[in-house]
Amino acid sequence: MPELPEVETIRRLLAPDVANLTIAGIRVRRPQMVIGLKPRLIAGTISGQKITDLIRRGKYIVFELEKDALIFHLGMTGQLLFSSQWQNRSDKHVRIIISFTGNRQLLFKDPRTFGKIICVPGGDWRSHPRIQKLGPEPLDITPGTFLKHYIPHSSHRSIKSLLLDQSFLSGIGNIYCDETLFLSGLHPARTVDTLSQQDWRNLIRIVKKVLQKAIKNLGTSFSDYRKPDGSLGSNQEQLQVYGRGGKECYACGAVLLKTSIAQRGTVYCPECQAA
DNA sequence: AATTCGCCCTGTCGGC
DNA sequence: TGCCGACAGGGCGAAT
Repeated sequence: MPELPEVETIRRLLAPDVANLTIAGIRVRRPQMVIGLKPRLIAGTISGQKITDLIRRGKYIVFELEKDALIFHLGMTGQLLFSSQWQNRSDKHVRIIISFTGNRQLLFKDPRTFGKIICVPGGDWRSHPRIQKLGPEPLDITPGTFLKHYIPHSSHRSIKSLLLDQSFLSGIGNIYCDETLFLSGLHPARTVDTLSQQDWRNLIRIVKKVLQKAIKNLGTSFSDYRKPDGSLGSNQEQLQVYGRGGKECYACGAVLLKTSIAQRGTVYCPECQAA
């Protein structure tokens, strides 16, 4: 599942390739992946415009055009593949194709079709409701202001649920949530109101560390995630708990437990993350 | 008001 | 071998 580090990696790798390219057309094979503007109207709207910038916000990647903007969300299994080759188009999982002048194209491949594309006429994508409701960028926050203004000290919800909430912090999904909680020594079901100031400071420090490391490793290719050239990231080799239920904890040797918390598969170490 | 639940969607996997 | 249910889960809208 493409989370913040995967989307950021895609943005960084894609930007040099698509910057200043002129859009020739768009083909939508799965209309339900388009939000807002009718699929058949998008082509006429964006054709002829150059891509001026690529920006990431949370798990969204935004293509700024000369007049408008395109917001992508990769859902669970979405990939953005940049290729000058014709053959990939025949892949049945390629849902949307954006072609550029010069015979190059961007493929939006997404087997499970949870991905979305939004065309924002006028280009003011920051005002789109989906973007508006996002919480701060985890890599931008500082413990001081965050502790003061953003943390719900009285909430009874689990810390796992809160970390997954995009209106609290944007960009964290199930993988980095479980990894962060493990390294923080926090049980995923701990309720938010039981965390001390020190717990929060530690948590904020660690979530940044986890995300930065994953970016450095070009993302976690646990299942579907690929870089724009189709190759794998390497952060899956560094995972401590995600996908390791039933195996031994690297830190203490205890058997990692897998349960369901906040309606998500959750792996944790009963020793390192004692309630 | 805060939180949880059901749904969308399809490939993969384990069990029989 | 093949069928079938369970599972994966981000985010929205409905329900509690």
